[in-house]
Amino acid sequence: MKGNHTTLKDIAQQLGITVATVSRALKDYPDISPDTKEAVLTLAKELKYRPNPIALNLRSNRSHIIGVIIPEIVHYFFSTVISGIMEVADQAGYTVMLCQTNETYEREVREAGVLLNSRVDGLLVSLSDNTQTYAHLQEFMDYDIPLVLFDRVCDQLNVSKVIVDDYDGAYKAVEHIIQQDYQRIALIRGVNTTSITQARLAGYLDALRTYNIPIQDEYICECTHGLTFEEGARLARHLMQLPSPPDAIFAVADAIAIGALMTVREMGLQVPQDLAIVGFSNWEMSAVVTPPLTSVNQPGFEMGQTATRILLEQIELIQNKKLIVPTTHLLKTSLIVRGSSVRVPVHNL
Amino acid sequence: MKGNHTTLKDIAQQLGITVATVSRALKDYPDISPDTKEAVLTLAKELKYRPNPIALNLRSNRSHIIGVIIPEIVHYFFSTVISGIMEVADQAGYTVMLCQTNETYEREVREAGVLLNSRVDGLLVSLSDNTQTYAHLQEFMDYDIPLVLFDRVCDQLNVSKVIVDDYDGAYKAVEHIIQQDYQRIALIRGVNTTSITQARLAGYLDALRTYNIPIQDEYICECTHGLTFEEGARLARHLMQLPSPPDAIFAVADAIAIGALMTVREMGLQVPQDLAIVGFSNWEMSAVVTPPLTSVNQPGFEMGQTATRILLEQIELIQNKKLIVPTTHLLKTSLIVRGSSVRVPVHNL
DNA sequence: TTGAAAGCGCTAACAA
DNA sequence: TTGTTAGCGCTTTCAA
Repeated sequence: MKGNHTTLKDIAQQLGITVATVSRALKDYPDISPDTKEAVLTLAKELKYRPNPIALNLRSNRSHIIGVIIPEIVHYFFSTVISGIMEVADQAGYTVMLCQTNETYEREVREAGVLLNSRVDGLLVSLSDNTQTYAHLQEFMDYDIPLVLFDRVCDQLNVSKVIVDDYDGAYKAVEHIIQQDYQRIALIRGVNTTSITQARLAGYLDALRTYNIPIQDEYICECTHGLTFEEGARLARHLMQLPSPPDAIFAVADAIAIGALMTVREMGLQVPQDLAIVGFSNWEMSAVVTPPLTSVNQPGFEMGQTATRILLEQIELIQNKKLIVPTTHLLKTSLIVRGSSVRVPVHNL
Repeated sequence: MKGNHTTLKDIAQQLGITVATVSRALKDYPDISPDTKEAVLTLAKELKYRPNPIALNLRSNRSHIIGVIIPEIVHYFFSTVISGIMEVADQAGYTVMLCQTNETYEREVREAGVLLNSRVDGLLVSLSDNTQTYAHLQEFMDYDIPLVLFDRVCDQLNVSKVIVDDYDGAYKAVEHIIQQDYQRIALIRGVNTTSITQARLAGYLDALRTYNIPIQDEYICECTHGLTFEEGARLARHLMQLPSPPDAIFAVADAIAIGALMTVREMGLQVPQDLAIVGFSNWEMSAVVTPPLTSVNQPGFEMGQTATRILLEQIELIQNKKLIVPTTHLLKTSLIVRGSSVRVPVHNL
């Protein structure tokens, strides 16, 4: 039961010197006598002195906390991101304060308030699905608190963003399908308006062009009712009933791919043999997998690391009264071939 | 670009009074004139005053941070636990500082050091697999920092613990199998020495006794080489080759159940029909599932909540110089019937 | 080479 | 009813 931590004062008193001297000795100041320095150092070690971060923070007017707002922790993708964030933050001596919104705007606003009260030095946010207005985040910018968006970003905020390179991922996925000797590759895409869909469509088209595969309009279908399981099923059925059905389906979302997979199986088709199905997903690797044993890997860990690095840089810039220039970082996806079975995440079944 | 937060001083200066008065007005002190109080309150609102938690913490010599050490974040069970921890911590005005050990003792020691330096007010720990010595945790107790172990606990530390009720879970699982009309229920268990295995064995035996089902020694096998996939496969094969093979297998770990599942399938048996297989797991629901559509649910979320509540209580006790009496909390498992397919977590295949 | 003093933002005992 | 003062642990000028 000793309870309390050693302070500079404790050391100073025992040595009959002032705290200022102790502080300097501990920090290797130039003009400090070797004797006192050594005395301080040894006593500090003996008493297990640890500088009190709270006092440091009070002086520097920093918290050394970075806030993180995500839709959900219990999610493979996000927990990967958290790992990445923590690794970088830890190394830089920062604490991570985690909040989850459960995918609601209200919680997002509330958690942002909590984080602002807690004086976070910076903020990492992946927006909730139904967030349409951004005053709660704008507020951080008003206080000169750096903000970086990742994965679920928006155009309305002029801040740095980290997202996966959708074009690149789609291109690689389709290229891989082609290299597995599938020729008639269909696309199930989202509605035109979203930039994600646009990029993935472009990747699909360019891959076909590169390999001189004719683009067939009837092979490109659009999900009119969201990127859902049901839409995947409906469009896969449609595709397979064409006079000349495709031998591969590339879906811009994992749910679609799973829906398509179920459907074609019901139709009595063997998936790696008769038909390839690849889904593109931000979320879990295992969700995207499908056809001839491949997956498009979205590196959540890397995303967390990158976003945090950018944020920490910006925190430094702000400290030095320098200007932040927002940028958008596109993370490349990597294609990983693995396993021998068709993998579908159990929670989606 | 205003940058700085409003302080009591700002308000005091603008109103021509002292910070002390402002502080009191804000805290609804008894003797404070209605006029000044209102003036302070309105100005505070106008300037968006938020008390600086760091200053508060410095005074109170508390950090309002609780440390959490877990083997892995990217894990369904632990991310659930984290959710539970954060919910309770948030509500109580605490920040959670998360560390992962990646299942190594060295990391665990290191992270404990980081947390001690950060002056956490309390610590929640789920031990890494190969942690055998506990000096790094004992140190917290020396500083009177409350410590609560959860899920992966040890006997050597005299602190509060939160674990699932293994006896109860095993009993319920076996009872469920019986209620599905399986009669010859085998057990694949761990070695005698671990308390977990003992409890699960007891649950199995008691369930059989309750329902007057004879206990047959040849139906009880022991994993001699760890609770692994391979052992599950080996023992399942052994069981099914008995003169009178079982019609159900209860395994004390998920990996065992999965190994058994694979094996009996290879042997041409249909799993829900010919044979039931249930695995007991601390980890993910989906891993335990198996036979006639059931799962033993281990409430990670609840475990996180419970552990945090206990910790916060102990932090209060310590503040008031009261004694902490360590207790062990057994969480009941609940049996959840759901879905219609055999579910196995994809990462384990 | 060291000490004294101020200050980071806030609270609380003591005075007035 | 309000002001003054001291102090939480630490750093950093300014003096000595």
